[in-house]
Amino acid sequence: MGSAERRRRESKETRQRILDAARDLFVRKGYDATSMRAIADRIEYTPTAIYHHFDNKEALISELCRRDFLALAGAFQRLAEIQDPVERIHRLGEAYVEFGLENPKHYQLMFMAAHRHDHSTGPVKGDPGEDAYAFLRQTVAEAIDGGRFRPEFDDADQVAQMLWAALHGLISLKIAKGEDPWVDMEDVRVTAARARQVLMRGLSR
Amino acid sequence: MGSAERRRRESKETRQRILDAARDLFVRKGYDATSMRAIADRIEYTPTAIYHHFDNKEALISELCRRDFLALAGAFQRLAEIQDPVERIHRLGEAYVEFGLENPKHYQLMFMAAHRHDHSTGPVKGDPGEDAYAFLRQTVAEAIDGGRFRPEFDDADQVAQMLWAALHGLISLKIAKGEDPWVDMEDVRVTAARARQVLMRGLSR
DNA sequence: GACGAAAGCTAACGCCGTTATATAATGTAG
DNA sequence: CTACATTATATAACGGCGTTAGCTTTCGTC
Repeated sequence: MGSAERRRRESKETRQRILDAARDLFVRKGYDATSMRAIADRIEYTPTAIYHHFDNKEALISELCRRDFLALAGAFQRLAEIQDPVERIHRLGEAYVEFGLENPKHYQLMFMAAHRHDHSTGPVKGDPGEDAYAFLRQTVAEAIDGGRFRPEFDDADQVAQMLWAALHGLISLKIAKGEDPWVDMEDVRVTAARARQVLMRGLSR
Repeated sequence: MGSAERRRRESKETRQRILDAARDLFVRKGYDATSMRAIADRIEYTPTAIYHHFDNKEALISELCRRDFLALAGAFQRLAEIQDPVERIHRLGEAYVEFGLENPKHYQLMFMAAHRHDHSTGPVKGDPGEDAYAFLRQTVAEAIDGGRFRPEFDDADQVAQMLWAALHGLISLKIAKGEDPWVDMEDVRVTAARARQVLMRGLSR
């Protein structure tokens, strides 16, 4: 009978409800400000119940990040059809900045915190379909192979990290310091577009 | 008699000892992993004593950051003698990367966390001698005024943030993801030097 | 019908930041 | 010289945290 399967399904649903509640609270209040008790309350369980589905609080954020990394890689994959690698780099950057500014809390958890994500079950490292960085690096490699950059820029990892960091820097400064009157960070989208333009010009033959 | 002054001096010394202990623990274990009790233990006080010198834990990090921002501005100021603004931008970048990689925990607290620092008592915002960002922006403005950049790059804030973000991105990715096998971030100094070169080439006439 | 696994519960442990309150030291005003 | 005010410390506690030990309930399986 399918009742065993029903239980497995129910367990999976509970697991999902925990993740949904955690995601919502993490995104709205931040990781530290969200307690296991609050997550449990949200779905009308006791905190201990969560521990039947996840090892600990860290495992919650880890699973959420795993899925977000996959989603980002998926968004990138949709740009795979763009033939020209230089154009593709531009569009990747645009998509990345958009993702970061639209989902600042997700972004913070994914790129500004220092929890290693687990590669044993996660997206396949190095597979451009599941690993956004691998996709960027591959696109950069295509541009290099196509002779689009000056010959001294022949290291795909180095160039990919340069491009990534330039945009990550803008996004993360906006998130961390955007409300601080110290620095006026308006128009990050515009600055990012300019930065892409400057970088590509600097790299090009 | 000078006894009142003696007490004021002793209080200041206690305050300083609290800050020293807090800095050491924050840098070694991180902000969240450092408890007020641990700071108090270190200097053989009870936790409550700290609250006579600082409002709360946040005030400790805030004061430490204030001083670090001033120190960074001071380090920048030492490059003020460089006449050529483009050369000065390069050296500022080099100094900034060096600071970030040498003091990753300080860097994390200063640039990767989202606590607004207090400008009422802190470094004077906009004064290049006390505000590292203002110094960078001013140098960029000099380069613009000297006609060193293409005419479309005429916004000093935009260009300054572009340059800053490119290096901040590399440093902060190294700090957050440097131990993650996902991305191989070796040679950040080299990549940063390359990035400066690419950016300046892209900006230049 | 007994058994065992799964999934929930209550209660508690040892932390945390912070505060109410007490106390001792010491400078100051009458 | 004494009374008071201020300062700097201490003790004890509050409410909250992540987590765990141990119990109960549910429910499929032998």
